[in-house]
Amino acid sequence: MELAKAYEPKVAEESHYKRWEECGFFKPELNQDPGAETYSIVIPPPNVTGSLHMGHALQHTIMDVLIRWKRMQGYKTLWLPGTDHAGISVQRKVVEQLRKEENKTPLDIGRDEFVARCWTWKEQYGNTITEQMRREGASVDWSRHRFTMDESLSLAVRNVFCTLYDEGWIYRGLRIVNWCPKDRTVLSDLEVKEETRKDGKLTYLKYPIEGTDRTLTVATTRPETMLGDTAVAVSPSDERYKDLIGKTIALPLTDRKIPIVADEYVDAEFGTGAVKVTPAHDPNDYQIGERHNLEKLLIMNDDGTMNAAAGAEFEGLDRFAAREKVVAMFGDLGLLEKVEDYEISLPVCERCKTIVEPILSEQWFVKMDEMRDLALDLMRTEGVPHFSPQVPHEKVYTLWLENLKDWTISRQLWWGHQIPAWYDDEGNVYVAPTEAAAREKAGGKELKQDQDVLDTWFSSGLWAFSTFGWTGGAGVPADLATYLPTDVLVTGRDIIFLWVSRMIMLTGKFTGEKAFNDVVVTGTVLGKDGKPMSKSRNNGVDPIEMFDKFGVDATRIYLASIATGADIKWNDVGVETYRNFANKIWNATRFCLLNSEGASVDHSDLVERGEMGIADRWIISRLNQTALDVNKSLERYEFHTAVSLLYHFFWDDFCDWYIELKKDEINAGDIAATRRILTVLEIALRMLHPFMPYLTEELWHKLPGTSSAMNNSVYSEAEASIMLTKFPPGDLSAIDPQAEAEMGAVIEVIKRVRNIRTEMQISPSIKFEVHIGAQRSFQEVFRANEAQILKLARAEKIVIGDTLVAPKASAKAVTSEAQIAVPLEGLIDFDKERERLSTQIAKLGEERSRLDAQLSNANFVERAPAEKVEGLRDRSKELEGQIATLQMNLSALG
RNA sequence: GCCGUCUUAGCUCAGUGGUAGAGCACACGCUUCACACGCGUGGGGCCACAAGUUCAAAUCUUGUAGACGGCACCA
Repeated sequence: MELAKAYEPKVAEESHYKRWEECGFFKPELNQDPGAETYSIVIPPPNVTGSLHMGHALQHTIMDVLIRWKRMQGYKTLWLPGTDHAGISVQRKVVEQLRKEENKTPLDIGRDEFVARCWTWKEQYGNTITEQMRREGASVDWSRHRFTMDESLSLAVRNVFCTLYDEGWIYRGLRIVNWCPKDRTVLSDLEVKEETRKDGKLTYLKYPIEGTDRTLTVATTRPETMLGDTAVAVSPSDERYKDLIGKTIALPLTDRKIPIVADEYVDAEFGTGAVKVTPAHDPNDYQIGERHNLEKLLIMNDDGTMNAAAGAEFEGLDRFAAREKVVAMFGDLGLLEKVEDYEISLPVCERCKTIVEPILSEQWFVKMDEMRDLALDLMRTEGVPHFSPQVPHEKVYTLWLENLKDWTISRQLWWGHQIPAWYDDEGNVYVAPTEAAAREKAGGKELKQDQDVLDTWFSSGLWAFSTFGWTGGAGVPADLATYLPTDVLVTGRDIIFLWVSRMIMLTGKFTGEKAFNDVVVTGTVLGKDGKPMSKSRNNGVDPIEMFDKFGVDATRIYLASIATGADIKWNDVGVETYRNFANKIWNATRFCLLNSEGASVDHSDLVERGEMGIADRWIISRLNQTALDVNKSLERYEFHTAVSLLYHFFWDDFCDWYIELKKDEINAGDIAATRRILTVLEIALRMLHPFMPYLTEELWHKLPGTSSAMNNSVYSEAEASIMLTKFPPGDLSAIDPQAEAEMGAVIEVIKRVRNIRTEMQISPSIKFEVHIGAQRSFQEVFRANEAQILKLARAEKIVIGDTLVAPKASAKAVTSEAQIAVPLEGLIDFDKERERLSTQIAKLGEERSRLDAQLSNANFVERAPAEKVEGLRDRSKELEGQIATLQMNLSALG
């Protein structure tokens, strides 16, 4: 069989995924072994509005590597896919669509119609990312795909809500919350980000004190909120203001009289020492208001404009326009003391960057106490979840839990899980999973359901168990019993609090199980400018473009190669490296197949190693060592180490040496040699498969003898595929230190001779003799590999003996096991050779003096481990010998 | 403000208490019959800085500087 000259990724990518999926290879049920252990992962559900970005590509690659590796090891593996309903994002898209296409608002069409439009939108656009995941090669079980608003997941949400309410962990209350005036909904603390603004202003307002001609100056960054002031507070210990406590302010621009109160919260040292108090628009002011029984005057509408309570002159004005107007009017009244530039950090909506308004509002909250303790106990007693990398995530996670505040879970949206709470005319609340149940509780009264929906993260928090069929009813669903706890969660840093922690808590609370044992936290893939990829920076790299340019496999293995847990800058050249690697594998296979007639893969061929040549024993040793190390790396989630091992085994050991050493035999049609190289290649492809699924599947089917024998009893009934072969576990008994040492000696000789050729500027077309002096045991090794040395060193004759016998006009070199001479009568440049030897001597001498300095240190010899000292002594002695030889060679040149 | 991470070859990054690594880039040479997405050879680093622990520190400790991230924020 002949392969194309270069690997063309598209061909392989288009043909295999469909078959894998259709044959049910991704389903755990494929594994018929009743004793098989399970291995499960739930995907962090991407947003239905989303499309694949580099973070997904990285995380999906890691999950797929793990799943494919475990599947090949014979585990019953499940990788469960799904998407979340992304409340605000979808709502915003549909609102926008409605406005553009019909010039209507959600209110125009009503809630039911609006929700129906959302579903339509989801059906139409919501599978972008699932299609992209197929391109990635993600081996997820599509038959178990879940959406957070599926019937059964929604039921789970309602039941969880009701249980938490009944147990007192959910409550409804009037609090200062984060309000996004653009989305017109409340946000949780985690959805608010701080943004530093250098152009902030601190405005000093003079408030007239009743019954005097004095004023009291307060400073504020939000002057418009003065319209909602209901007090001014000063520190009780502040001598300056002691006499003012209890007096009254005539609040400008309003007709209100507000008291001056004393409160410990106020820092006399800061600002003017007097604080305007707006209890309905600031969390700290709210606390002061509570302590002093102040009125909580709400002066804004939910869209950030001022309401009637702000006064007729301000009603309807946007908060920022109102701000300017307040400042101007204070100026006109002569009550504006000054305006200072002030660097300020502002809370902004994570999604739309609108400045968040703290506002008094009645919302639903989850008290986290019980669940927080549950999560902390799990970490303290079992160390679960085990974060990888452990530092710093474990600490940050624990610290966050310890300071956890109540979670605002209601959202003023229509798209999502409507809160299962109903109200009667008197405003009594009835919480139940269904309206019928609520009505029963209410004694049959007419009820109206709460208009808000739940935070999307509330339903994602149930993901680890709601996806396995848990709804809150009696009994344990089979999937839940089988796959929970999941083995590992792979995710980014940004949602450890938002999602990971909540899933741990809710899973523990409702199932009594761990959600997962391990958490692999990936680093952030940064743009080429070293900053996080973002639309506004326009530094994003589209994974799909990379797939098109370099192939899916190259992109995947590159991503795996940078999966250290640290942030990393995206680098096209890195992907190119693995594109080249894919081509290298393709061509190595191509070579093996060129002469494969009559030979086929045969694993029994590697068992009896007694009669094999050094090169064979060496590559089998290297192969098994690599397998052992790759398995170990993957167990530790050290994906980059696994990639590096595979890369160097394949390119250096297999291609550069093994193929070259065996080339003549194979080209000569030696069936045994071909069978052996095919078998080694097949095993190497298996190890690569989790990283490069398409390429390896494509090539594996081209190897003779693979399709009929998958060599994995667990999947023996299934159609042939490399993804169902057995992942090489690595065989300790095949590790052959002697073969590695002997092969190493041969390789060293070849390298030294090649070095001589290059440095002496001898054309590759000129063949020369190579003389080798060595100990008896190594003489045999060199004789056994004479043909290989002849070929790879481009020599015409090899002379091997106890000592080196060579004419004066020779270039010389030494290795640990051999002395080498290359007679170059008429070709040698004596000056160059002297320089070459001198350089070599100096180099070795430097190392030796370093060693000797260490060895002459009595402290070192006494305290360092004996084998360390012995090792250095041996090396020093060896260097001494090599230097002496080179020195001799140098003086022989005259 | 508090907590944390990072600083290694021109670039992007591994690494680790005991002789500094990779890929790319660079230099020189190759129509060597799998591969120029290639082959061969080579040059290149006081491992941010300072002090300490140690027989031994790029690796551990502390501090300094720079980059970044998280958390909390006083009007």
